[in-house]
This record gives sequence, structure tokens and C-alpha cells, in this order.
Amino acid sequence: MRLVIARCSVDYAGRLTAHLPPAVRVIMVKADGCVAVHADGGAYKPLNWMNAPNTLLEEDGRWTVTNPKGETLTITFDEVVLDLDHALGADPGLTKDGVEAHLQELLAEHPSTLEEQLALVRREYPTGIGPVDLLCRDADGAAVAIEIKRRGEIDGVEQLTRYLERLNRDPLLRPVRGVLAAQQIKPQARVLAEERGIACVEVDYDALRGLESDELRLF
Amino acid sequence: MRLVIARCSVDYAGRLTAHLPPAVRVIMVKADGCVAVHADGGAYKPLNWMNAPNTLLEEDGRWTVTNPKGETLTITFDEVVLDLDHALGADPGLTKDGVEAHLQELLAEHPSTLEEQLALVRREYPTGIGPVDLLCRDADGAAVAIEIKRRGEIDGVEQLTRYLERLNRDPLLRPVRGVLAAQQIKPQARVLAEERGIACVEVDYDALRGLESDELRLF
DNA sequence: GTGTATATCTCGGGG
DNA sequence: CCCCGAGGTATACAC
Repeated sequence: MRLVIARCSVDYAGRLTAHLPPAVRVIMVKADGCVAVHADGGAYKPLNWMNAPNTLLEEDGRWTVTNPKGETLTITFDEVVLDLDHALGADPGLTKDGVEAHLQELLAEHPSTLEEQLALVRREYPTGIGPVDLLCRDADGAAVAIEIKRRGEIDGVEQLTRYLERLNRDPLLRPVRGVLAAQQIKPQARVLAEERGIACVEVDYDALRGLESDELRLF
Repeated sequence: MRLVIARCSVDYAGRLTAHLPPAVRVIMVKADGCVAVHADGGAYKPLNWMNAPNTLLEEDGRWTVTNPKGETLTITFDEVVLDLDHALGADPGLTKDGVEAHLQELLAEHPSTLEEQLALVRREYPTGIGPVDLLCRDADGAAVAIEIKRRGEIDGVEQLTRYLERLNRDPLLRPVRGVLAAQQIKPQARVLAEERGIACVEVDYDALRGLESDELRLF
């Protein structure tokens, strides 16, 4: 990782055109070649950047970063305050918990927490325009498509609506109804879902994890 | 801007739980208080971070960053390689060109590039669930709702569909048809749009800018 | 503040 | 490679 503090101006030309007038900034060059120009504020996002892979041409008072797509980032230096380089080595990486994937696992294991006697047919059931999270059969054997979100919003209702429209073309599945399952469902998503005959179920993530650990205790 | 290079482990607890095992990383603390932990690769996004506003509690070998929502980022230091602080001052900020806003301006000025004799009624016409980019009247006086995107994708078709459903409830406007205008329209968006009777127009941004500069030359 | 749409979104997975 | 979906999305803007 190379860290440069310098008074500089920056120009980006690619997906858009952007310009930074001269000021003192921090330039971060990582081992994979990516370059980021940071100001002293404004969250973690850099003012300007260029992701790897790219090539860095270092000339007198000017860097030109070019990527294979033909985008360029040009940094023009007025004054360099600091320029240091320190190898960090590979990072072991981040471990996460609590995301939608885990919620999907838990609900796939315990579909009856959404609705009595609901039985899983398949996770990630393909529809031609993307996979629906869970396909189930209810107590009467009717198909139920379930979309799982951490937060239920309008997008999720739209997504499930598209899947339902597709699934209902299949004579072997028809009629398919929809369930939106989320830890929290926004009122306007609930309204839109109800207009479309889609059920909404709020899911208790911690309770589901409890079920899971109860099962583990049995073995 | 404070820059620390250190062997450290990091834990985040908030919207999810995440852990970083010990390794050498760069920690960036900006003037606004935001903290970002960077590895030596992987684009501009930090491995872990905490945005402003927050409070940084610096203890012996451990930083605890807490924000008002109750999320915490804990950095435990094994060894500090470097710790420097340099005030950068305020940044004049980025100037951009080529985004949707400019495309909207240009098309509001030249609606006839989308369709002959099309005339602007209003930009950002309110619908109750958000504003439609342009509302126009065509050669026959019929209302046309136009959604403008840099890239036309399924989301844009969904969005315009929602607006059209709303606008068509208004007896003074009805019937309203839709046009999706974008620099590039993806095939699957085109298919969905056509299924719904929405026209697709690909827009030449450079040609529009040319029109604009031609006009400027007349004055 | 909520709701809505944008982003040089980034990032990862599957075909 | 593109398509698609998720994100601790972040960010801006209107109501």
C-alpha cells in the first residue's frame, strides 16, 4: 500500500467526466493497482478512483491511470507532502453473519414458521428471469413462491410479482401465490403486496436461530 | 486525516456482525470522524468502516467507535507500524458531467428528438408516488410520460409502469402512454417494455450536446 | 424524518 | 462475458 499526501488536481474520463480542482488530498494505491483519491471527510467513499486492473504511468508531476475499458484517471501534482510505501500482505478477509443468505437457509429449514404445513420444494427455483428464493407447496398442495428480504420494500414486491407472473404460465404449477417474508416490512410495500394478493410475513430472525440451536442440541 | 498502519483485528456489530482476524491494515480516520479499515487490495471499499457521526474512544491497544444508532466498530491493535496525522483542509469538491440530470435537461429542451412534434408540459411531474421525469403532449395532444435513464433496465420499466398506472387514473390526462429514453436499453428491458406498450428510444448524448452548442453559437 | 431514485455504485454468483 | 441481485449499500432530494 502506497500512501501519498499531496496538493493535486484530478480528472476522470470514463463512464462520466469529472474534475477535481487543486487541493491537498490523500492518494491510496493498493497492491492490486487500484487508486483512490480521498478528501478529509465524506464517509469512506473516495472523491475519485480507478479500480484494478489498470496501469499506472508515473511521469514528472503527473500520474495517468488507464484501465482496459479505456477509462482514464489523471492526477496532476502541485506539491507532494508525503509519499510512503508499506507492504501489508494478503488479508484473511471478512466473516459475516446475519445477511439474507442465512435467513434463506433458516426459512428453507423451517418453512412452517411462515405458514402451517408449508413444505419446501426447492430453494432458488429458476423462473427464466431469475430464481425465486423458495418454492413451496401448502397444505392443499398449491404452489407458493416466497421472496425473502432483510427489509421488505417496494422492489421486493415488484420482483416477486414478476416471478409470479412467470410461474403462473406453467400449467404444472398454476395457480401460484406469493409470500413476501422479511424481518421488517415497510407499510407501502405491504399496501402494494396486498393490492396484488401477495401475503406478507414478518420473520423473527433471532427466534429462527433459536430453533436452529435447539435442533443442534438434540444431536 | 489520520493514517495508521497496524497489525489489528476488527469487529463490527450493527446491521450485521462481522469479524476481521489479525493482519496488517491501514486505518483511515477523516476529519469528520469516519473510520475506514483498508486491506492492500479490493478496490476503494474498505473491509470495515464506521461513517460519521460517531464517537471514537481510544484506549490502550483498542479503539471503540460507536454511532448514534448503537452500532460499534472495535479495532484491537497488536502492533502499530505508523501513526500520522495531517490536516488537509476542506475540499472544493467534484464537478460532474454526463449523468442523468444533464440528459434530462437536454431532453426537456429537445423533446422532439424523442418523437416528432412532442412538446414538454413539465419536468418532474408529480404522481403521488414520485415524479415522472418528463410529461409531454404528442402531435395529437395525447399525454406522454417519459422516464429517462442512462441505461435502460428492468427497474426503469417497472418505475414507469407504476407512474403510468397512476397518471392514467387522472381523467384530465388519460390516456397516457410511456416512453423509456436511455443512452442504451438492455434487451430484457426492451422486451418487458414492449409487453406493456411502452416505447423505447435510445438517445445519443453527444448529438444532444451538439444541438445545445449549436444553439449557443446562434447567440 | 420518511420515501424515492441514483451511483463511475461495488461485489459476488450463475449461465 | 453479461445478467441478476444484495449491500452495514451511501447519497441526494422532495415531501
